[in-house]
Amino acid sequence: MNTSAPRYWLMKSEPSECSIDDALAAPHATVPWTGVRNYQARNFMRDAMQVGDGVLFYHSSCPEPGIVGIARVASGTRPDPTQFDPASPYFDPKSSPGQPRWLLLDIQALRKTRLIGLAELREHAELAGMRVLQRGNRLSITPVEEPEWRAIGELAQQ
DNA sequence: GCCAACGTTGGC
DNA sequence: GCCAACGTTGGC
Repeated sequence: MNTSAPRYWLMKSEPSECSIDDALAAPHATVPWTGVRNYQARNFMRDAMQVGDGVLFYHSSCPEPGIVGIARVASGTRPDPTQFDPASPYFDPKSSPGQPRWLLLDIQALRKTRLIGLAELREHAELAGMRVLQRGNRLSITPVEEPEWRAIGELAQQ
């Protein structure tokens, strides 16, 4: 086993699709992380993410983007069924059940935090390397370093 | 393999 | 709604 694999992740969700409240209200507070249509993000799920990894739950494309909760990876990957559904906005005509392109895994919400917005995250030098703070960043799943994870855990309690 | 055109993301 | 940045597509 690769002990240097990332153990922490930041995952973006549009609150109009699945907010932290939606996730907490789901059975077992667990939701299938559907709709990832980016190869790099898919590969993180497939190759690096493991059950139990910590997740920063991030609200994007909304009035107050930022970290809103803590979650954990709750399953390995399986094909994302929405890729096969012509009625889904995530339908991918180039995919097929025999050769699925897109994967999902389950995410279990653990708790809400106070909203830690982008401006606040940028105030902290130890977070300056976070992918979500880089200009032009669009990846919906990004690795988080342990010092970043710890610093955000402390911020969340303030 | 190059690269222009296009579609999407996502903060503001 | 704007628009910069990025990923994907497809002609050549």
